[in-house]
Amino acid sequence: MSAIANPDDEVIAASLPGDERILLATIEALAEMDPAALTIQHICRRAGATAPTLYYHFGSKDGLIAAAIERLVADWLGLLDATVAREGDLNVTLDQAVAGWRAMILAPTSPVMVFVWVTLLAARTSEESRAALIRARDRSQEMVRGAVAVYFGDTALATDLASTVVDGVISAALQFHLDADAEGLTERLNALVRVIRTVAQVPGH
Amino acid sequence: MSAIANPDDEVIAASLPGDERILLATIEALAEMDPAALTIQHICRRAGATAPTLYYHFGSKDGLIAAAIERLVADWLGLLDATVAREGDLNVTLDQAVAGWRAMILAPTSPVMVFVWVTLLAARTSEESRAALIRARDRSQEMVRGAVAVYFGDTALATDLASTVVDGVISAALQFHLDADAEGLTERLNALVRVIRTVAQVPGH
DNA sequence: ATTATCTATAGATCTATAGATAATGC
DNA sequence: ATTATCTATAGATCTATAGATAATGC
Repeated sequence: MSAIANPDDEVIAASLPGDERILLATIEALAEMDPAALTIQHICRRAGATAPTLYYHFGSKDGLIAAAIERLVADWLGLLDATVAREGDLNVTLDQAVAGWRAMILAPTSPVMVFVWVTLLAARTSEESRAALIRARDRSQEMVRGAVAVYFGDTALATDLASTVVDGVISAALQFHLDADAEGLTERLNALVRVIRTVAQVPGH
Repeated sequence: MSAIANPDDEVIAASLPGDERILLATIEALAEMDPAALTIQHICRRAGATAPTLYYHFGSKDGLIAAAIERLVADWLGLLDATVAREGDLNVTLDQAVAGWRAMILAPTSPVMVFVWVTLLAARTSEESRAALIRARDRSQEMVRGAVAVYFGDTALATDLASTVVDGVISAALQFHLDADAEGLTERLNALVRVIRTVAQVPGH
């Protein structure tokens, strides 16, 4: 029997082992739908696997969510790293960053959206998962701060701007989830960049 | 029989009619927990009502969510209006705004958190509800833009700053949901304000 | 007379597991 | 021999409704 048949589901490479297919299906699902729809049945159908396989590898639904968070944190930091340059012209850096954020938000397993979902699920997830998310956000802010500090110095302002950037990217992802307006997304990210450019004109920076 | 007995539930004034108690319970629940936990049973227990009463007034769970969104949009704009001043000193205005946003995020039925939840539920809600949310966000951004324009003029920069502010408030609420750190919340809102103050120093504004 | 609420429950999920079977590594 | 997967299903929810009863407005 072919493992993946339902035309409504995304196709996940059938060559991958079951635990990986299930993990990918979970992350993909979290990028698109609310966690109430994240049923064992749905995940298994999407992964081309069955419930006992899921329980064999992850123990419980909570265990699966915890594993998904761990993977998400790694992906999120990896992608963010790629969008953060550390030298060159400020304008070039910012343009590259916008392109990177845009891609990160439009990606099928948008880590930003999964981050938002899982943040909201925090009350239901383990202490360790919550701590991992907080570290992921702190570290991503730290990475942005490092890039910003190249132009603004290692100042309190650089910290504030990094916060502004991370907030702007997360909110842009949220808004895109709501209106699915790709042009609006670009405009929002550009607005973020214009604010940073404006701050760069302040005397003393 | 006393309508509200379970010690785990928030007490909603028993004098209110059933439909209002159910609506309040729904909004309160959405401010605290993920929608998967938003069961008819939970809402009814919290509201001190029974399922048939809920269905009598709202028809379905989706109908209830739609009614909650309508109420949320009104509350959100009302509260935001109170945090947005339109004259006086910039520093005073910003300090007042921070206090208002903080209160809005810490409120038991935090409209910001409900906004985030419902945004993420968008795929499951009706077209009208989604449109109402988009209008609510646009209008709130417009309100902030009006306040900002008092100091920065009716410019593109004012629009960008309004976007930055709304993004910052939403992200601060998200982060607070994750770490429950009230001091961190204050610091995040202050960082937002410092960025705006810095922009105010740019020559030509 | 109409509106609002309750008790009781049908029918449809959903999570998780028991037990059997196939695939893999030594 | 061990690891991974499946079929089948138990038991616990969850949404929604049928039908009876209480509260309200004229």
